[in-house]
Amino acid sequence: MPELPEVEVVRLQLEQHLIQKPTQPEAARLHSVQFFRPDLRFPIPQKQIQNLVGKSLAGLSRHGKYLIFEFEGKKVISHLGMTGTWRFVEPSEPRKTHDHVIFGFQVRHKKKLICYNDPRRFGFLDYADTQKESQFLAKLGLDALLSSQKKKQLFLQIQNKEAAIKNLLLDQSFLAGVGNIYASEALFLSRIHPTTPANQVSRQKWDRLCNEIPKLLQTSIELGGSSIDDFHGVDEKSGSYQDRFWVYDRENESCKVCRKPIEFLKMGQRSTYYCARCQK
DNA sequence: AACGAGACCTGGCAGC
DNA sequence: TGCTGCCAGGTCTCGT
Repeated sequence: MPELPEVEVVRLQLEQHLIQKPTQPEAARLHSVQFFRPDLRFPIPQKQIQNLVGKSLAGLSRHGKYLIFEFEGKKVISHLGMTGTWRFVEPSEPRKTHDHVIFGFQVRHKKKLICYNDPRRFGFLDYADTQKESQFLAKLGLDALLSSQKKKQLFLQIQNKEAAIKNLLLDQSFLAGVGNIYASEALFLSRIHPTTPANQVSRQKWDRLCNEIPKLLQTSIELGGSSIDDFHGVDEKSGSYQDRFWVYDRENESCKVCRKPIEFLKMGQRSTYYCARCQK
């Protein structure tokens, strides 16, 4: 579910409520943590996270699809997997199925609780400090939302890659943040056929792709992300980018540019959608 | 080294 | 109604 735009929407919403700014002169402090199971996809580093109680939340950042809570030099890293969500909850509120973790923050005199829910438990939490960087963050490539200039320099690297361009876009160690939906969408907008070997993408098309990716992601962020089935922001509102999909999940519907039916293909066991006339 | 397949989970839906 | 099988936004691990 959550690709870069969905994670960024969550980050912006949490930031609005929890991070110090002129209208909120005091930083939120971690007040309590509750774990309802010892593991998600991986064991939760419960002890290290528990030790952060009392520390102030200095910032919330994001790299690719990873959300990073920054506590005085220490970090809690959250990945939402396919079905993970963070939402604000009330202390009295009954727990829902698959609520796994609750962080309580003290923001001036108020308490704010955020709850991590994840039916499939493909998501996970990690901990990092100055002694030990997160193994997950260490592997990531450039953030896909960054200026296109830096990404254009990756053109040299793709000269060695025979993998299909769509599979390369999904490789988080190459470019961090693009997932299965936005890979199909970005290739459509750049007129590149998804099976094209990366080293056969022209300089011109590559530059175009580098320009389209951040534009596409930014547009989606502004619309609150894409909500399929269960994604929602921390306020439980759904995003609406799914209403604008050019090709994703539109097999046999007509291309919005040339009217030819959108085609479907499995690539690396992932659904892939494209227009055979527009994408060469 | 690079790539692909399988694994990890649950829930929703189509088809019978 | 209820069972079965298939599908899903991700990514780690293992085999070739």
